[in-house]
Amino acid sequence: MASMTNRTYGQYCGLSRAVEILGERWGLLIVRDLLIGPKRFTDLQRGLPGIPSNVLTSRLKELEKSGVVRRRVLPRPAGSVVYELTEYGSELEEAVVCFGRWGAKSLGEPRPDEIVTPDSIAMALRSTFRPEACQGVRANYELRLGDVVVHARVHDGSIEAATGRLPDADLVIEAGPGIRALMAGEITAGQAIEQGVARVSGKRQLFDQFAKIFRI
Amino acid sequence: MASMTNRTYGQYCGLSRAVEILGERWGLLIVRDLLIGPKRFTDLQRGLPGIPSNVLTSRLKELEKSGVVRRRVLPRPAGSVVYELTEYGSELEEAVVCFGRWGAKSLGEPRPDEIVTPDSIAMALRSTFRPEACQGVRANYELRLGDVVVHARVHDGSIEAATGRLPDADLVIEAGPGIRALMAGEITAGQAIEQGVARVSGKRQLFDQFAKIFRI
DNA sequence: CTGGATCCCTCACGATACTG
DNA sequence: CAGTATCGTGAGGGATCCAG
Repeated sequence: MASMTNRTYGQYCGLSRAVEILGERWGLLIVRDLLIGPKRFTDLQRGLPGIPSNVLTSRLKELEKSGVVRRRVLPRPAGSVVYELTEYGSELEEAVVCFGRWGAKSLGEPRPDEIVTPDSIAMALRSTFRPEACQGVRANYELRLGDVVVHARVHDGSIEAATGRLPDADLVIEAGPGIRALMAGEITAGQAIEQGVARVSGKRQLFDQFAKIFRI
Repeated sequence: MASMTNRTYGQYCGLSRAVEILGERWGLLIVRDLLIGPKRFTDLQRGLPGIPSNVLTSRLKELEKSGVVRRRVLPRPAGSVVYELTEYGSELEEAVVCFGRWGAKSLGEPRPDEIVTPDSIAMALRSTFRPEACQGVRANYELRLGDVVVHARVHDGSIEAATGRLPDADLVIEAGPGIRALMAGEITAGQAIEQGVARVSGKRQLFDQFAKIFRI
């Protein structure tokens, strides 16, 4: 193994290549946040609690060199710098969703110092989405967890999930981390409301739908 | 961020959990090899060129503690130790396949010191398999690349791919790394044979099928 | 304020040798 | 065969500083 210098695996294999590109620490989480939309350096930092700025800089440069991320200066008058996924980078969505779905199975309760970010929740909605559970369904949800607000537009087997409010939502759900128990099927929609895990406003029966559509 | 000691990400998020468990160096490649089947310590070493034995030991212990891998002593007279995936670990197949498929897109030509392992090729067949391209098809392939021999049983939209020979194969393909060009659609099945990229024996028209079924 | 650059320190990884 | 022991290096963590 002459030169294992640049962190390769010495194998002619697709998975090895993927891990060489995205296996460094924080790499996949950066991609997760960019899958939600383009972001500025500082916004990425906010979504990745504790990442050292030099590490974020390195990752972005590496991902740019690998063709996953593109650095772009917005036209005047904005003039600011944003990072966004290339076409190639966007093709990671399926893998990130798969991987996140697997990890969600053993999520359990939040650990003491753990935080919740808007992007991770939006991606969680994409991960847990079950197209087969909403054929012919059309529903717009706004989901609030603490001060994190995300939304999902469900439309006949497809979904768009993103951060922020949704003024024309059919149902607004206010909940805490306990919402996981609902999505894991450990409690029913009715119990979630009775136990104070969630409060809803809007078309109530869409909450039962929600529990069917988003499923760990 | 009080204690980021044990390599966590401080986020209540499925993807973060997955990366905490599998994001360490060599982790996913170990899982890839175990997805093909249970393996002994030394066999894992052989499939992971250059992995230090102490690192392999650490990974296996961590993965065992995470519930992904199980260490098992075979009953007498064998008495040897094997590592295998738990049910939970086996559920990683979809994610590994997705991830490997993404990485295969930018595989290019093999780098100088890169090797090919049986397990990685078997997993590559699972990654590139397109169920929609073989409805009603039944075919058994044996694929040889150098001294690496794997096989695939394709049966009406499903596949079993593993290492080793397949005595009742309908078609035996002998090829080099150039086979990637065929699977990437850069050349046709006919050209692959003309250019000496591949030699086949058996039912020739199944080779055209092969190029349709396994696709990067 | 944004978008980093620089420093120091620690620990995970890589290489090698050795053992029951 | 299936690991342990030891040691050197470099990537990552964390704080601070700086230009536009």
